[in-house]
Amino acid sequence: MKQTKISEAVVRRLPIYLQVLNEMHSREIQTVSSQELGYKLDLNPAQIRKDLAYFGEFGRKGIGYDVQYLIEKIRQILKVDQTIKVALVGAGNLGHALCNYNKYSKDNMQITAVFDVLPSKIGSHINSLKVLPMSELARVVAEQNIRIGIITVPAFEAQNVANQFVEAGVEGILNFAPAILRVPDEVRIQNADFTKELLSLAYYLVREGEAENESDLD
Amino acid sequence: MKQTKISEAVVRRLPIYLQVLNEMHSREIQTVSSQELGYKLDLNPAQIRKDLAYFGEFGRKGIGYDVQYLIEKIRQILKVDQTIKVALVGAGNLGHALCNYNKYSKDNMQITAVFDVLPSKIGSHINSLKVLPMSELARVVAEQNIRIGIITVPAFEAQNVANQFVEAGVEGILNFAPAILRVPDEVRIQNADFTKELLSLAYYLVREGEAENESDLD
DNA sequence: TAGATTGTTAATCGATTAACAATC
DNA sequence: TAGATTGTTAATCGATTAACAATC
Repeated sequence: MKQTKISEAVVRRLPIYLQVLNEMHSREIQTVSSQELGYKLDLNPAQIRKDLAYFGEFGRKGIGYDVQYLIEKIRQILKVDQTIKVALVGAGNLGHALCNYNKYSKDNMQITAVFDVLPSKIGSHINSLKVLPMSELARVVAEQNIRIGIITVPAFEAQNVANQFVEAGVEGILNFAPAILRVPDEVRIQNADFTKELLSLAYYLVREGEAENESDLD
Repeated sequence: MKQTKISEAVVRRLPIYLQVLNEMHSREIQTVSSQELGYKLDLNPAQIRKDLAYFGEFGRKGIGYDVQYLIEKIRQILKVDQTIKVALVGAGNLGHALCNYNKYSKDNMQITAVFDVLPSKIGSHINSLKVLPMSELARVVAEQNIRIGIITVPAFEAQNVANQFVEAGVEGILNFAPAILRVPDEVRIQNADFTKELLSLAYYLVREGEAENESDLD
């Protein structure tokens, strides 16, 4: 039974909580308060408590949160308590990089199949995975129970690849191509296009020749 | 003279507008209404008009927006009407991938220097750029007027690299490492950690063995 | 018991959307 | 002129923060 709809903002904070908690766990810290977490993350402690409270009562009044227990709970909420299999299309540099980050394994996310549209790439290897042709996508996704697709092809191919992922039945797509993808509502799209990140970063630069001092007005 | 403080949400939408407008421009579309843009981007037309109105009056009543003119204006706002130089630390797979995307050049963002902490990497080449040791960072950033730093090193090195970027005087950092970086307020940090993207994507998966049908309640 | 800290309600703040006069 | 669409104000919606009773 789902509680009141959880907002995206909340969901996007959960992995950050997890990151800090993991780091604390590795330093053998047993217990943490929302205040300490808030300080580390630059977030309001009330927000952290509220976020967690959407999913249950994980803390103890007067004490705080048990680090290990909270990790476990957040992993359950994010569904990374089970292994989740991922397929990647686009065996270029970026695809390579992501495959090497199979340190996700710590988070139970595993890239277990790699595809490419280019004949020249097919049959080559990334780590121990053979690059397969797109014609194999549907079969492999079904057989391996792959639930998430990653797109690292050029923008003009991205929609086509997305269509094939949807057709194959993935539930979510992580898209690195600088393209706006159309998929059915039941498939979740997450965009991770760093060209846009760079552009929005540029906004905060100080225009050359402009006073850098913004504190001259109070 | 800055208008009322522009919210981050607005700034993050500007690159998306730019992307769609560029695509329209390449198809030789002259004019676009907020309604059409809204449809393409799945955004409320009023929001688009409001976003743009923060920066000036770019449209014409009864007509819409001139595509080319609006592109020009958004590029000015984002400050990519000038060339912005970028340095990258971490000549691994991901660093490689980003360098190859020097198709940013279209957006006037250029990676003009690459560094690494590992002696084994130093002296090798990425495209035409030689990988330099960190000891050169401050000098090169100053000499080339580099304003943005990209971090693609492992998490445990990231803070150290960030410190050196700050020291060298960059104004913004794009961080790909799964680490929370502390920098002075005047330096802008943008996180682009796809491990977190993947985790939040997992949240939207349907738990195995759970009914997928969410429409049984109205 | 006194001190700390949660979970939660109420207050505030900010962002999105609707509505419409202005005008091309 | 009639139709379209902006820029902007007002209304709504949602997210963040403050405050505090409950309780460890």
